[in-house]
Amino acid sequence: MARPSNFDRDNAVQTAMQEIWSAGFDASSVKAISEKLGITRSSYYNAFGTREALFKEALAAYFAQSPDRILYTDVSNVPILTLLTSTLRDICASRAQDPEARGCLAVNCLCEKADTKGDPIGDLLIDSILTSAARLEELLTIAVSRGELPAETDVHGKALALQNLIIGISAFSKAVHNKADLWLTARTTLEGLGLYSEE
Amino acid sequence: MARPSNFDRDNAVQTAMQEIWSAGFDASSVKAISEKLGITRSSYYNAFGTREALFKEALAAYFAQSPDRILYTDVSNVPILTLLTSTLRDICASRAQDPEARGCLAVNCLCEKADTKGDPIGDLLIDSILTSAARLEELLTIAVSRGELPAETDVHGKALALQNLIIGISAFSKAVHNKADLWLTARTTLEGLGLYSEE
DNA sequence: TCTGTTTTGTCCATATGTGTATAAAACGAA
DNA sequence: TTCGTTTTATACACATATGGACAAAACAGA
Repeated sequence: MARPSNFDRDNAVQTAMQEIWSAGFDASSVKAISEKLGITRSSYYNAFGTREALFKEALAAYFAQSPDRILYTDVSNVPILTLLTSTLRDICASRAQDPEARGCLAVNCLCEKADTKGDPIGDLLIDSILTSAARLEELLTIAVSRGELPAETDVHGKALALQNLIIGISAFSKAVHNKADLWLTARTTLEGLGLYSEE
Repeated sequence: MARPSNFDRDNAVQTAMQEIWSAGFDASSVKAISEKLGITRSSYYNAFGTREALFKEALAAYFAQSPDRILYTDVSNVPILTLLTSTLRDICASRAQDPEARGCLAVNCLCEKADTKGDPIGDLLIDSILTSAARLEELLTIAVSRGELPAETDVHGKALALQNLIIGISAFSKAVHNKADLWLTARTTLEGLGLYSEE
């Protein structure tokens, strides 16, 4: 029978995720995270393997609590534009009420990475963003098929603009902390794109 | 008579700026930059003082060659919307043709910083972004006074949306490398905001 | 040649950080 | 109690990085 672990692995991933979100990936060294978790480096290596492996888990944990996770749920009975609008509102609220103004873990780490090409973590982050853009395009395509948007809508362009809006808000929120301005930013852009819907 | 310096200080600031842009601020240690410049750490300290001081100079050097510097020039004889549109086009082109897809130094460093509050560098970056947003609002106000935009335009909201677009493009360009998609993103948003003008 | 000044070079004392190897500890089952 | 397995603890050999102190070098002027 193996010796039991002193710490809860799932809680540890959560704690690591919070630390990476706060301090950035480079500053979240094996030593730093081990200390944060109150474990030795041996335990870190035994539990997670590598920094990259832990990051992947932390990223998944981050997305699992992210305001935009609802975009990946079943949208059969939900008006798309209302969903997008409320999601943007939640994103703005979430960023505005973060005392540390951390922005978005994924965007932060993407900007933090030096040369993202060929780097496994950089590739993972890029893939996440492109996946998100593709999902937005799917949703807009559904909106068109339901008549929520005009048939001639350039769903690809609108999806890119929407994804860019989300990314921008996350970075902008590190400079603009007040919720009203963040929401005004999002709302103005949504209205301009014809994607705003309050109900 | 003092011993002359072995290296050109202005060139050194340029080189440091490029390195910080490529590798990020945290990775641009005194040791790393000194090696990049081919000087000893003593020389670094003698020439620049602190990492923070060098960063300030590097940031100024970065803005001096940034596509959006033209927004701070005299706009007496320039249609504002045309200026904004061509500036966004230049930003997209600039990001797309960077082989390293570095995005924007200022946005990268802002996202890289852990807790930006109370940190001199973080404050400087935040200030830069807020200054940029204020300048955009000025320009939009001029556009309204000239009749380029309707009198009832919410220049504050539009300026925030525009600033957010610029920030977003810089981060998005680390994932989307092709110029056409970047420009489509910008153009779609500009058109939506009523700020697009090709001539 | 000496002087004053600045720059470069080197050393010092610390601090952070890495992956690996290995022994000790902790557990349930036999 | 012994055994097998996993976890924790510790050591090893390196590596990166810092600011400061101080001596040597490089220069023009006197």
